[in-house]
Amino acid sequence: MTISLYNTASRRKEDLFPIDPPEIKMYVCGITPYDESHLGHARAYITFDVIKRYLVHAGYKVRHVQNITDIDDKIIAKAMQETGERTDLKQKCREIAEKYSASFFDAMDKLNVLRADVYPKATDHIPEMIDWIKGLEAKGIAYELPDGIYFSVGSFSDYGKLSGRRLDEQEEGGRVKEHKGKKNPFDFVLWKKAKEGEPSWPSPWGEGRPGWHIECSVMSTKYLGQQFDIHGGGLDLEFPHHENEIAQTESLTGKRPWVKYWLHNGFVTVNKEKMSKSLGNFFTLKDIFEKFDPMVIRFYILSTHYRSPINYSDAEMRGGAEAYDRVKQFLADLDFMLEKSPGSAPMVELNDIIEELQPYLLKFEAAMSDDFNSAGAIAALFEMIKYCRKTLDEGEDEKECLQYMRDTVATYFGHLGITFASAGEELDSALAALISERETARANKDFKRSDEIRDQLKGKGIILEDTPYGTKWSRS
RNA sequence: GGCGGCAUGGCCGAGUGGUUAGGCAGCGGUCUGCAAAACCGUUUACUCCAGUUCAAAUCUGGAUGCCGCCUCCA
Repeated sequence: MTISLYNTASRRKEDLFPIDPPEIKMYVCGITPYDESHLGHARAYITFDVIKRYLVHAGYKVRHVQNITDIDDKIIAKAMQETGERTDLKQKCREIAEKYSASFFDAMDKLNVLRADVYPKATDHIPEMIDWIKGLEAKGIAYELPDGIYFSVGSFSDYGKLSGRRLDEQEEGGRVKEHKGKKNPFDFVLWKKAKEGEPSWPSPWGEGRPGWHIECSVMSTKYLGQQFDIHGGGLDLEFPHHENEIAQTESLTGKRPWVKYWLHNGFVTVNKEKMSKSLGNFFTLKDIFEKFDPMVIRFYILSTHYRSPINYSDAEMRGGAEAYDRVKQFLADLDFMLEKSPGSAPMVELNDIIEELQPYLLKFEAAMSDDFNSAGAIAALFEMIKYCRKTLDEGEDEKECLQYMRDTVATYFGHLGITFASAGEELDSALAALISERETARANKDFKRSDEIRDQLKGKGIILEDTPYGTKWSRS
Protein backbone atom coordinates (compact mmCIF):
# COMPACT_ATOMS: atom_id res chain seq x y z
CA MET A 1 0.00 0.00 0.00
CA THR A 2 1.37 3.37 -0.93
CA ILE A 3 1.88 5.68 1.98
CA SER A 4 0.84 9.27 1.54
CA LEU A 5 1.98 11.99 3.85
CA TYR A 6 1.26 15.65 4.25
CA ASN A 7 4.25 17.71 3.23
CA THR A 8 4.28 21.14 4.79
CA ALA A 9 6.48 22.34 1.95
CA SER A 10 3.82 21.65 -0.68
CA ARG A 11 0.82 22.00 1.63
CA ARG A 12 -0.68 18.78 0.47
CA LYS A 13 -0.46 15.04 0.76
CA GLU A 14 2.14 13.36 -1.39
CA ASP A 15 2.93 9.73 -2.03
CA LEU A 16 6.04 8.58 -0.26
CA PHE A 17 8.95 7.80 -2.53
CA PRO A 18 12.14 7.59 -0.48
CA ILE A 19 15.32 8.91 -2.03
CA ASP A 20 17.16 5.67 -1.41
CA PRO A 21 14.71 2.88 -0.68
CA PRO A 22 14.30 0.84 1.35
CA GLU A 23 16.07 3.25 3.63
CA ILE A 24 14.31 6.32 4.96
CA LYS A 25 16.36 8.99 6.61
CA MET A 26 14.49 10.98 9.18
CA TYR A 27 15.61 13.90 11.29
CA VAL A 28 13.45 15.16 14.13
CA CYS A 29 14.15 18.35 16.02
CA GLY A 30 14.86 17.43 19.60
CA ILE A 31 14.69 19.17 22.89
CA THR A 32 16.61 21.88 24.66
CA PRO A 33 17.13 20.29 28.06
CA TYR A 34 16.74 23.21 30.44
CA ASP A 35 13.59 22.09 32.25
CA GLU A 36 11.20 19.18 32.64
CA SER A 37 9.54 17.89 29.47
CA HIS A 38 5.84 18.52 29.13
CA LEU A 39 2.91 17.04 27.30
CA GLY A 40 3.73 18.98 24.15
CA HIS A 41 7.04 17.19 23.90
CA ALA A 42 5.33 13.90 24.47
CA ARG A 43 3.01 14.53 21.59
CA ALA A 44 5.77 15.46 19.19
CA TYR A 45 7.91 12.46 19.93
CA ILE A 46 5.03 10.02 20.08
CA THR A 47 3.95 11.33 16.68
CA PHE A 48 7.29 10.67 15.06
CA ASP A 49 7.67 7.41 16.91
CA VAL A 50 4.44 6.16 15.39
CA ILE A 51 5.49 7.38 11.98
CA LYS A 52 8.76 5.53 12.34
CA ARG A 53 7.08 2.38 13.57
CA TYR A 54 4.65 2.42 10.71
CA LEU A 55 7.33 2.96 8.10
CA VAL A 56 9.22 0.01 9.55
CA HIS A 57 6.03 -2.02 9.54
CA ALA A 58 5.61 -1.11 5.89
CA GLY A 59 9.00 -2.59 5.14
CA TYR A 60 11.28 0.44 5.22
CA LYS A 61 14.47 0.75 7.14
CA VAL A 62 14.39 3.98 9.08
CA ARG A 63 17.46 5.86 10.20
CA HIS A 64 16.33 8.33 12.82
CA VAL A 65 18.46 11.19 14.10
CA GLN A 66 17.32 13.58 16.79
CA ASN A 67 19.41 16.40 18.16
CA ILE A 68 19.87 17.69 21.66
CA THR A 69 20.44 21.42 21.95
CA ASP A 70 22.66 21.30 24.98
CA ILE A 71 23.84 24.89 24.91
CA ASP A 72 21.63 27.94 24.52
CA ASP A 73 20.45 31.08 26.29
CA LYS A 74 17.88 29.32 28.44
CA ILE A 75 20.36 26.77 29.71
CA ILE A 76 22.83 29.52 30.48
CA ALA A 77 20.16 31.51 32.28
CA LYS A 78 19.30 28.49 34.38
CA ALA A 79 22.94 27.85 35.15
CA MET A 80 23.45 31.43 36.27
CA GLN A 81 20.37 31.25 38.40
CA GLU A 82 21.55 28.07 40.06
CA THR A 83 25.16 28.99 40.63
CA GLY A 84 24.42 32.50 41.75
CA GLU A 85 27.29 33.88 39.77
CA ARG A 86 29.43 32.85 36.92
CA THR A 87 31.62 30.14 38.42
CA ASP A 88 32.37 27.55 35.80
CA LEU A 89 29.15 28.07 33.93
CA LYS A 90 30.15 25.68 31.20
CA GLN A 91 30.29 22.80 33.64
CA LYS A 92 27.00 23.87 35.18
CA CYS A 93 25.35 24.02 31.76
CA ARG A 94 26.55 20.53 31.07
CA GLU A 95 25.05 19.29 34.31
CA ILE A 96 21.72 20.92 33.60
CA ALA A 97 21.60 19.49 30.11
CA GLU A 98 22.42 16.04 31.41
CA LYS A 99 19.88 16.20 34.17
CA TYR A 100 16.97 17.17 31.95
CA SER A 101 18.05 14.91 29.12
CA ALA A 102 17.94 12.00 31.52
CA SER A 103 14.51 13.05 32.66
CA PHE A 104 13.39 13.33 29.05
CA PHE A 105 14.59 9.85 28.19
CA ASP A 106 12.97 8.44 31.26
CA ALA A 107 9.64 9.92 30.20
CA MET A 108 10.07 8.70 26.63
CA ASP A 109 10.76 5.18 27.88
CA LYS A 110 7.57 5.24 29.90
CA LEU A 111 5.67 6.40 26.84
CA ASN A 112 7.23 3.57 24.84
CA VAL A 113 8.96 5.91 22.41
CA LEU A 114 11.70 4.02 20.63
CA ARG A 115 15.17 5.49 20.75
CA ALA A 116 16.58 7.29 17.76
CA ASP A 117 19.70 5.87 16.14
CA VAL A 118 21.74 8.93 17.03
CA TYR A 119 21.21 11.78 19.48
CA PRO A 120 23.86 14.29 18.45
CA LYS A 121 24.58 17.11 20.85
CA ALA A 122 25.33 20.63 19.77
CA THR A 123 28.41 20.94 21.95
CA ASP A 124 29.95 17.90 20.31
CA HIS A 125 29.78 19.55 16.90
CA ILE A 126 31.21 23.01 17.40
CA PRO A 127 34.08 22.58 14.90
CA GLU A 128 31.71 21.41 12.16
CA MET A 129 29.42 24.34 12.80
CA ILE A 130 32.32 26.73 12.58
CA ASP A 131 33.28 25.19 9.23
CA TRP A 132 29.75 25.73 7.95
CA ILE A 133 29.71 29.32 9.02
CA LYS A 134 33.08 29.88 7.40
CA GLY A 135 31.66 28.35 4.24
CA LEU A 136 28.68 30.67 4.28
CA GLU A 137 30.97 33.61 4.93
CA ALA A 138 33.15 32.63 2.01
CA LYS A 139 30.08 32.68 -0.22
CA GLY A 140 29.25 36.16 0.99
CA ILE A 141 26.03 35.00 2.62
CA ALA A 142 27.11 35.55 6.22
CA TYR A 143 28.30 38.83 7.66
CA GLU A 144 29.73 40.03 10.92
CA LEU A 145 28.22 42.44 13.41
CA PRO A 146 29.66 43.43 16.78
CA ASP A 147 27.71 40.70 18.60
CA GLY A 148 27.92 37.86 16.13
CA ILE A 149 27.87 36.41 12.65
CA TYR A 150 24.56 36.67 10.80
CA PHE A 151 22.93 34.93 7.89
CA SER A 152 21.67 37.24 5.19
CA VAL A 153 18.22 35.99 4.17
CA GLY A 154 18.19 38.41 1.25
CA SER A 155 20.83 36.31 -0.45
CA PHE A 156 18.64 33.22 -0.49
CA SER A 157 15.95 33.76 -3.06
CA ASP A 158 13.82 30.87 -1.83
CA TYR A 159 13.57 32.25 1.67
CA GLY A 160 10.03 31.70 2.90
CA LYS A 161 9.22 28.78 0.61
CA LEU A 162 8.47 26.40 3.45
CA SER A 163 6.20 28.62 5.48
CA GLY A 164 4.65 30.50 2.60
CA ARG A 165 5.98 33.88 3.59
CA ARG A 166 7.40 36.60 1.45
CA LEU A 167 9.94 38.88 2.97
CA ASP A 168 8.38 42.01 1.52
CA GLU A 169 5.00 41.18 3.06
CA GLN A 170 6.33 40.67 6.51
CA GLU A 171 7.72 44.05 7.25
CA GLU A 172 4.91 45.87 8.94
CA GLY A 173 3.13 45.23 12.15
CA GLY A 174 4.65 41.96 13.24
CA ARG A 175 6.85 41.32 16.12
CA VAL A 176 10.09 41.24 14.25
CA LYS A 177 12.44 43.44 16.16
CA GLU A 178 14.72 45.86 14.43
CA HIS A 179 18.23 44.88 15.28
CA LYS A 180 21.11 47.24 15.08
CA GLY A 181 22.89 46.69 11.84
CA LYS A 182 21.00 43.72 10.45
CA LYS A 183 20.54 43.94 6.70
CA ASN A 184 17.11 42.42 7.00
CA PRO A 185 15.01 42.02 10.13
CA PHE A 186 14.82 38.29 9.41
CA ASP A 187 18.56 37.82 9.32
CA PHE A 188 19.45 35.43 12.07
CA VAL A 189 22.51 34.69 14.11
CA LEU A 190 24.88 31.88 13.18
CA TRP A 191 27.48 32.53 15.83
CA LYS A 192 26.98 34.46 19.04
CA LYS A 193 29.97 36.22 20.49
CA ALA A 194 30.34 35.48 24.17
CA LYS A 195 29.67 38.09 26.78
CA GLU A 196 31.83 38.23 29.88
CA GLY A 197 31.72 34.91 31.71
CA GLU A 198 29.42 33.05 29.33
CA PRO A 199 30.34 29.52 28.30
CA SER A 200 32.21 29.75 25.03
CA TRP A 201 34.30 28.04 22.41
CA PRO A 202 37.09 29.53 20.31
CA SER A 203 36.32 30.49 16.71
CA PRO A 204 37.71 32.69 13.94
CA TRP A 205 35.42 35.41 15.26
CA GLY A 206 36.54 35.09 18.83
CA GLU A 207 35.05 33.24 21.76
CA GLY A 208 31.39 32.41 21.39
CA ARG A 209 28.73 29.80 20.82
CA PRO A 210 26.65 28.65 17.88
CA GLY A 211 23.25 30.09 17.07
CA TRP A 212 20.33 27.75 17.34
CA HIS A 213 19.47 26.99 13.72
CA ILE A 214 22.89 26.01 12.50
CA GLU A 215 23.16 22.89 14.63
CA CYS A 216 20.27 21.15 12.92
CA SER A 217 21.70 21.79 9.48
CA VAL A 218 25.12 20.58 10.48
CA MET A 219 24.13 17.53 12.47
CA SER A 220 21.37 16.32 10.18
CA THR A 221 23.58 16.40 7.13
CA LYS A 222 26.48 14.90 9.04
CA TYR A 223 24.46 11.84 10.02
CA LEU A 224 22.02 11.59 7.12
CA GLY A 225 23.78 13.15 4.15
CA GLN A 226 23.28 16.34 2.19
CA GLN A 227 19.79 15.39 1.17
CA PHE A 228 17.37 13.22 3.08
CA ASP A 229 13.75 12.14 3.26
CA ILE A 230 11.94 13.42 6.31
CA HIS A 231 12.46 16.33 8.64
CA GLY A 232 10.02 16.68 11.47
CA GLY A 233 9.17 18.78 14.44
CA GLY A 234 6.43 20.74 16.10
CA LEU A 235 4.40 23.18 14.07
CA ASP A 236 6.00 26.00 16.00
CA LEU A 237 9.34 25.15 14.44
CA GLU A 238 8.13 25.69 10.91
CA PHE A 239 8.98 29.35 11.05
CA PRO A 240 11.55 30.60 11.54
CA HIS A 241 13.56 27.57 12.62
CA HIS A 242 13.01 25.25 9.70
CA GLU A 243 12.91 28.07 7.20
CA ASN A 244 16.31 29.17 8.45
CA GLU A 245 17.68 25.67 8.32
CA ILE A 246 16.68 25.40 4.69
CA ALA A 247 18.26 28.74 3.87
CA GLN A 248 21.57 27.78 5.45
CA THR A 249 21.76 24.31 4.09
CA GLU A 250 20.67 24.88 0.53
CA SER A 251 22.85 27.98 0.34
CA LEU A 252 25.88 26.03 1.40
CA THR A 253 25.42 22.72 -0.38
CA GLY A 254 23.61 24.04 -3.42
CA LYS A 255 21.52 20.87 -3.41
CA ARG A 256 17.77 21.26 -3.54
CA PRO A 257 15.63 20.19 -2.01
CA TRP A 258 17.63 19.54 1.09
CA VAL A 259 14.66 17.72 2.64
CA LYS A 260 12.03 15.90 0.61
CA TYR A 261 9.17 15.78 3.13
CA TRP A 262 8.56 18.25 5.94
CA LEU A 263 6.29 16.96 8.66
CA HIS A 264 4.88 19.02 11.50
CA ASN A 265 2.77 17.92 14.42
CA GLY A 266 0.02 20.05 15.93
CA PHE A 267 -0.01 21.43 19.42
CA VAL A 268 -1.32 20.24 22.70
CA THR A 269 -3.72 22.87 23.97
CA VAL A 270 -5.36 23.67 27.27
CA ASN A 271 -8.70 25.40 26.99
CA LYS A 272 -7.95 25.60 23.28
CA GLU A 273 -4.79 27.58 23.88
CA LYS A 274 -1.36 26.29 23.05
CA MET A 275 0.37 24.67 25.97
CA SER A 276 3.53 26.64 26.49
CA LYS A 277 5.98 27.86 29.02
CA SER A 278 5.17 31.50 28.51
CA LEU A 279 1.46 31.00 29.17
CA GLY A 280 2.29 28.86 32.16
CA ASN A 281 -0.40 26.36 31.21
CA PHE A 282 1.86 23.38 30.76
CA PHE A 283 1.83 20.06 32.54
CA THR A 284 5.09 18.26 32.96
CA LEU A 285 5.14 14.61 32.12
CA LYS A 286 6.40 13.83 35.57
CA ASP A 287 3.24 15.33 37.04
CA ILE A 288 0.86 13.75 34.57
CA PHE A 289 2.36 10.34 35.19
CA GLU A 290 1.18 10.69 38.78
CA LYS A 291 -2.38 10.82 37.53
CA PHE A 292 -2.41 8.72 34.40
CA ASP A 293 -0.75 5.62 33.07
CA PRO A 294 1.74 6.69 30.38
CA MET A 295 0.07 4.25 28.01
CA VAL A 296 -3.21 6.06 28.51
CA ILE A 297 -1.48 9.27 27.55
CA ARG A 298 -0.06 7.67 24.47
CA PHE A 299 -3.42 6.20 23.58
CA TYR A 300 -5.12 9.53 24.08
CA ILE A 301 -2.60 11.41 21.97
CA LEU A 302 -2.92 8.91 19.15
CA SER A 303 -6.69 9.10 19.15
CA THR A 304 -6.38 12.44 17.40
CA HIS A 305 -4.70 12.91 14.04
CA TYR A 306 -1.17 14.23 14.56
CA ARG A 307 -1.69 17.48 12.69
CA SER A 308 -4.81 18.54 14.59
CA PRO A 309 -4.62 20.33 17.88
CA ILE A 310 -5.38 18.12 20.85
CA ASN A 311 -6.91 19.58 23.95
CA TYR A 312 -5.82 18.39 27.33
CA SER A 313 -8.13 18.14 30.29
CA ASP A 314 -8.49 15.61 33.04
CA ALA A 315 -12.01 14.82 31.91
CA GLU A 316 -10.95 14.09 28.34
CA MET A 317 -8.05 12.08 29.60
CA ARG A 318 -10.37 10.00 31.72
CA GLY A 319 -12.46 9.28 28.66
CA GLY A 320 -9.29 8.09 26.99
CA ALA A 321 -8.50 5.93 29.96
CA GLU A 322 -11.92 4.29 29.69
CA ALA A 323 -11.36 3.48 26.06
CA TYR A 324 -7.89 2.15 26.76
CA ASP A 325 -9.23 -0.01 29.55
CA ARG A 326 -11.79 -1.46 27.22
CA VAL A 327 -9.07 -2.90 25.08
CA LYS A 328 -7.12 -4.02 28.10
CA GLN A 329 -10.23 -5.72 29.39
CA PHE A 330 -10.76 -7.47 26.11
CA LEU A 331 -7.25 -8.92 26.22
CA ALA A 332 -7.61 -9.87 29.87
CA ASP A 333 -10.90 -11.60 29.13
CA LEU A 334 -9.29 -13.57 26.37
CA ASP A 335 -6.38 -14.54 28.59
CA PHE A 336 -8.86 -15.75 31.15
CA MET A 337 -10.81 -17.72 28.62
CA LEU A 338 -7.65 -19.18 27.16
CA GLU A 339 -6.76 -20.61 30.53
CA LYS A 340 -10.10 -22.30 30.76
CA SER A 341 -10.72 -23.01 27.13
CA PRO A 342 -11.36 -26.62 26.22
CA GLY A 343 -9.21 -26.91 23.21
CA SER A 344 -8.63 -27.22 19.59
CA ALA A 345 -10.51 -25.82 16.70
CA PRO A 346 -10.69 -27.37 13.31
CA MET A 347 -8.37 -25.55 10.93
CA VAL A 348 -11.35 -24.40 8.93
CA GLU A 349 -12.72 -22.49 11.84
CA LEU A 350 -9.46 -20.69 12.51
CA ASN A 351 -9.23 -19.78 8.86
CA ASP A 352 -12.70 -18.33 9.06
CA ILE A 353 -11.68 -16.07 11.91
CA ILE A 354 -8.56 -15.00 10.11
CA GLU A 355 -10.59 -14.13 7.08
CA GLU A 356 -13.25 -12.31 9.04
CA LEU A 357 -10.75 -10.08 10.79
CA GLN A 358 -8.98 -9.21 7.58
CA PRO A 359 -11.19 -6.25 6.61
CA TYR A 360 -10.46 -4.52 9.90
CA LEU A 361 -6.76 -4.95 9.41
CA LEU A 362 -7.03 -3.53 5.92
CA LYS A 363 -8.90 -0.59 7.33
CA PHE A 364 -6.13 -0.12 9.83
CA GLU A 365 -3.53 -0.13 7.07
CA ALA A 366 -5.55 2.22 4.93
CA ALA A 367 -5.87 4.70 7.76
CA MET A 368 -2.21 4.59 8.66
CA SER A 369 -1.15 4.81 5.04
CA ASP A 370 -3.21 7.95 4.73
CA ASP A 371 -0.92 10.40 6.45
CA PHE A 372 -0.59 8.26 9.55
CA ASN A 373 -4.19 8.54 10.62
CA SER A 374 -3.83 6.83 13.95
CA ALA A 375 -7.32 7.88 15.04
CA GLY A 376 -8.87 6.05 12.12
CA ALA A 377 -6.58 3.09 12.75
CA ILE A 378 -7.65 2.85 16.37
CA ALA A 379 -11.28 3.02 15.31
CA ALA A 380 -10.70 0.06 12.99
CA LEU A 381 -9.25 -1.92 15.88
CA PHE A 382 -12.24 -1.08 18.04
CA GLU A 383 -14.53 -2.35 15.32
CA MET A 384 -12.48 -5.50 15.21
CA ILE A 385 -12.78 -5.93 18.96
CA LYS A 386 -16.49 -5.43 18.70
CA TYR A 387 -16.66 -8.14 16.09
CA CYS A 388 -14.58 -10.48 18.22
CA ARG A 389 -16.74 -9.81 21.25
CA LYS A 390 -19.80 -10.67 19.30
CA THR A 391 -18.22 -13.87 18.12
CA LEU A 392 -17.31 -14.76 21.69
CA ASP A 393 -20.83 -13.98 22.79
CA GLU A 394 -22.06 -16.39 20.20
CA GLY A 395 -20.04 -19.13 21.85
CA GLU A 396 -16.72 -19.17 20.06
CA ASP A 397 -14.27 -20.71 22.48
CA GLU A 398 -11.65 -22.72 20.65
CA LYS A 399 -8.16 -21.99 21.82
CA GLU A 400 -6.65 -21.27 18.44
CA CYS A 401 -9.34 -18.76 17.59
CA LEU A 402 -9.10 -17.00 20.90
CA GLN A 403 -5.35 -16.90 20.62
CA TYR A 404 -5.52 -15.46 17.14
CA MET A 405 -7.91 -12.73 18.21
CA ARG A 406 -5.76 -11.88 21.17
CA ASP A 407 -2.55 -11.81 19.21
CA THR A 408 -4.01 -9.78 16.41
CA VAL A 409 -5.40 -7.06 18.61
CA ALA A 410 -2.25 -6.88 20.68
CA THR A 411 -0.02 -6.86 17.62
CA TYR A 412 -1.88 -4.06 15.88
CA PHE A 413 -2.02 -1.85 18.93
CA GLY A 414 1.64 -2.71 19.21
CA HIS A 415 2.21 -1.17 15.79
CA LEU A 416 1.10 2.07 17.39
CA GLY A 417 3.39 1.45 20.32
CA ILE A 418 0.42 0.93 22.58
CA THR A 419 0.88 -1.94 24.96
CA PHE A 420 -1.22 -3.45 27.72
CA ALA A 421 0.37 -4.63 30.89
CA SER A 422 0.11 -8.38 30.99
CA ALA A 423 -2.39 -9.91 33.35
CA GLY A 424 0.01 -12.48 34.69
CA GLU A 425 -0.21 -11.13 38.20
CA GLU A 426 -0.70 -13.62 41.00
CA LEU A 427 -3.17 -12.80 43.70
CA ASP A 428 -2.22 -12.88 47.35
CA SER A 429 -2.99 -16.40 48.62
CA ALA A 430 -5.34 -15.20 51.37
CA LEU A 431 -7.40 -13.35 48.80
CA ALA A 432 -7.29 -16.27 46.43
CA ALA A 433 -8.64 -18.45 49.21
CA LEU A 434 -11.52 -16.05 49.68
CA ILE A 435 -12.33 -16.25 46.01
CA SER A 436 -12.47 -20.03 46.09
CA GLU A 437 -14.52 -19.93 49.25
CA ARG A 438 -16.95 -17.71 47.41
CA GLU A 439 -17.10 -20.07 44.48
CA THR A 440 -18.04 -22.85 46.85
CA ALA A 441 -20.64 -20.63 48.50
CA ARG A 442 -22.13 -19.79 45.13
CA ALA A 443 -22.26 -23.42 44.17
CA ASN A 444 -24.22 -23.99 47.38
CA LYS A 445 -26.40 -20.97 46.64
CA ASP A 446 -25.15 -19.24 49.74
CA PHE A 447 -25.48 -15.82 48.12
CA LYS A 448 -25.27 -13.94 51.36
CA ARG A 449 -21.75 -15.16 52.06
CA SER A 450 -20.92 -14.84 48.40
CA ASP A 451 -21.90 -11.17 48.30
CA GLU A 452 -20.11 -10.52 51.56
CA ILE A 453 -16.86 -11.76 50.07
CA ARG A 454 -17.36 -9.76 46.93
CA ASP A 455 -17.91 -6.59 48.96
CA GLN A 456 -14.96 -7.33 51.15
CA LEU A 457 -12.64 -7.72 48.19
CA LYS A 458 -14.08 -4.66 46.55
CA GLY A 459 -12.93 -2.73 49.59
CA LYS A 460 -9.41 -3.94 48.80
CA GLY A 461 -9.66 -2.84 45.21
CA ILE A 462 -10.35 -6.28 43.78
CA ILE A 463 -13.28 -6.56 41.42
CA LEU A 464 -14.88 -9.94 40.94
CA GLU A 465 -16.86 -10.94 37.91
CA ASP A 466 -18.64 -14.22 37.43
CA THR A 467 -18.43 -15.68 33.97
CA PRO A 468 -19.41 -18.98 32.42
CA TYR A 469 -15.76 -19.93 32.82
CA GLY A 470 -15.60 -19.14 36.50
CA THR A 471 -14.86 -16.10 38.59
CA LYS A 472 -12.49 -13.53 37.22
CA TRP A 473 -10.75 -10.88 39.30
CA SER A 474 -9.13 -7.60 38.40
CA ARG A 475 -7.89 -4.51 40.11
CA SER A 476 -10.16 -1.54 40.14
C1' G B 1 -0.56 44.35 9.85
C1' G B 2 1.15 39.69 7.01
C1' C B 3 0.60 34.42 6.50
C1' G B 4 -1.70 29.82 7.80
C1' G B 5 -5.10 26.22 10.11
C1' C B 6 -9.77 24.64 12.06
C1' A B 7 -15.37 24.72 12.61
C1' U B 8 -19.03 17.31 12.86
C1' G B 9 -24.54 14.60 17.31
C1' G B 10 -24.29 15.69 25.27
C1' C B 11 -18.56 15.48 25.08
C1' C B 12 -14.10 13.77 22.33
C1' G B 13 -13.12 12.55 17.36
C1' A B 14 -12.44 10.05 11.88
C1' G B 15 -14.43 10.99 7.19
C1' U B 16 -13.83 8.68 0.13
C1' G B 17 -19.41 13.83 -3.23
C1' G B 18 -24.68 9.31 -2.85
C1' U B 19 -23.84 3.58 1.66
C1' U B 20 -23.38 2.54 10.37
C1' A B 21 -16.81 5.75 11.60
C1' G B 22 -15.03 4.91 16.45
C1' G B 23 -14.62 6.17 21.76
C1' C B 24 -16.78 8.34 26.32
C1' A B 25 -21.33 9.52 28.84
C1' G B 26 -27.05 8.68 28.84
C1' C B 27 -31.47 5.72 28.11
C1' G B 28 -34.03 0.87 27.05
C1' G B 29 -33.28 -4.42 26.57
C1' U B 30 -30.67 -9.53 26.66
C1' C B 31 -27.68 -12.32 29.91
C1' U B 32 -26.75 -12.99 35.40
C1' G B 33 -28.90 -15.72 42.03
C1' C B 34 -27.82 -10.35 42.30
C1' A B 35 -24.01 -7.67 40.20
C1' A B 36 -20.17 -6.58 36.83
C1' A B 37 -18.55 -7.26 32.09
C1' A B 38 -20.22 -8.23 27.33
C1' C B 39 -23.90 -8.03 23.51
C1' C B 40 -28.36 -5.71 21.07
C1' G B 41 -31.22 -1.30 20.35
C1' U B 42 -31.46 3.92 20.88
C1' U B 43 -31.49 10.15 20.82
C1' U B 44 -29.52 10.41 13.95
C1' A B 45 -24.71 15.41 13.62
C1' C B 46 -21.95 18.15 10.25
C1' U B 47 -21.21 27.22 12.06
C1' C B 48 -24.02 30.52 8.56
C1' C B 49 -25.14 32.33 3.43
C1' A B 50 -24.79 31.64 -1.68
C1' G B 51 -23.02 28.54 -5.81
C1' U B 52 -21.56 23.93 -8.75
C1' U B 53 -24.03 19.01 -9.10
C1' C B 54 -29.22 14.39 -10.31
C1' A B 55 -26.78 14.33 -5.37
C1' A B 56 -22.39 18.00 -0.69
C1' A B 57 -20.53 17.19 6.05
C1' U B 58 -17.34 16.20 1.76
C1' C B 59 -16.08 20.85 -4.11
C1' U B 60 -16.17 26.68 -5.00
C1' G B 61 -16.96 31.74 -3.19
C1' G B 62 -18.30 34.76 0.90
C1' A B 63 -19.51 35.69 6.19
C1' U B 64 -18.82 34.64 11.33
C1' G B 65 -16.15 32.40 15.22
C1' C B 66 -11.86 30.00 17.37
C1' C B 67 -6.67 28.92 17.15
C1' G B 68 -1.59 29.26 15.55
C1' C B 69 3.07 31.44 13.38
C1' C B 70 5.56 36.18 12.51
C1' U B 71 9.85 36.42 20.02
C1' C B 72 11.93 31.11 23.11
C1' C B 73 8.93 27.06 22.12
C1' A B 74 7.40 20.12 20.33
